[in-house]
Amino acid sequence: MSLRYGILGLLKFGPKTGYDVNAYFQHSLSFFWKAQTSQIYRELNKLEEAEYASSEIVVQYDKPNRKVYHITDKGSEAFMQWLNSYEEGDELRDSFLLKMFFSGFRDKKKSIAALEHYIETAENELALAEEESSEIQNTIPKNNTHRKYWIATSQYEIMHCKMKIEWAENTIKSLM
Amino acid sequence: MSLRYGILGLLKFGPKTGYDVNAYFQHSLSFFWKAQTSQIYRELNKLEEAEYASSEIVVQYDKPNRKVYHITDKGSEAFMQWLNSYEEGDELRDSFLLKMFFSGFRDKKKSIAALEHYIETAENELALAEEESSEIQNTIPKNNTHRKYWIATSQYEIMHCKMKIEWAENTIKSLM
DNA sequence: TAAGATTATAGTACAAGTGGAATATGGAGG
DNA sequence: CCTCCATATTCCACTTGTACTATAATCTTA
Repeated sequence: MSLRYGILGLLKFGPKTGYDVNAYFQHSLSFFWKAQTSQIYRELNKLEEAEYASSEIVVQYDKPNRKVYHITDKGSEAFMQWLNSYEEGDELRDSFLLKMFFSGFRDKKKSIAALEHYIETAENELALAEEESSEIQNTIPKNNTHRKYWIATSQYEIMHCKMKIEWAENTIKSLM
Repeated sequence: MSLRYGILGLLKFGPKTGYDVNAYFQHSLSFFWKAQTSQIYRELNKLEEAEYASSEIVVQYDKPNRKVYHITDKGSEAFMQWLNSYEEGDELRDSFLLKMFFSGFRDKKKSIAALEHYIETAENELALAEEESSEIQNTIPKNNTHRKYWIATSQYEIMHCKMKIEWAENTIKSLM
């Protein structure tokens, strides 16, 4: 259910097309929220129906027309309410850990190989997260209200990746 | 999509009713995979249709009859295939981080309060995870094939909780 | 230089997965 | 007497995933 609020939040930064919103979900938000393109366009329609957003068509001649969405007051209010709400940590799905839980059913070698692959993936993710973090630090001015929070979320990614790597290394050791 | 394999994995430990499977999802698996009761019964039906599991009714007089599911060879094969597959980390949804990302839109005090609440939740989770971990270590015999993996998954929980707490504390500091 | 990839833009259709809540029942426990 | 436990299931609405469709311009590569 947070997808709708994720979109509203992006619209609070300024008007955007579905294409733009999608790009954010593929990049900045992808670490903690994944969404399909189709889902975004659908959700935008719903937001408009619910009067949480309004849209206007901007005609372009060299490219397809843009349908630009703006957040409404009603949408803004709903967003702020969500932002200040406390949800209990649902949305917990980690198929890798599920596999670990069941790994007693397979060969130890395969489990180790899986952990090694996991480490590799986490290292790549870590590199990305570090890049992102320094990009934020270098490009967002210090007086930007959002800066600290963006640094914090990317810091989370970094710490999480490191923790995963450390955990997987320990786990491999424990298996040998 | 892993729900089906989570259930199959549980059935590999031995025949179970929907009630039993549900209990596992509420307890042992809840940290990395949440599922509703309704979903589990539905999925069991599908597993039976797909011939990944078979069921028999065990009549009871004092309690409702039990519908006991067994994994079939076909199911076992499908499970092993899943277990040895590499999926890229989908299933990523963390509404708390989403809120952090947008917290520049709210009062700093509220963000800090949210972080403090997050720490509390993580501390409770941590206590549970530690309890679970020592329970595994104390009750599962050393020669049990699954032991190491169960310790590893609960270790993950512990590390993750600690990391979250550390992160949230740092973040609070960075906001002050 | 022609064919192919990518970008910017907006969807649609259908299948599958999920969440939340309700229903039914009889025994045991407080 | 009321609630909890064990047990199974159903309904409905909502969310998500997968894949496909369109178009015109520009960039890439053989």
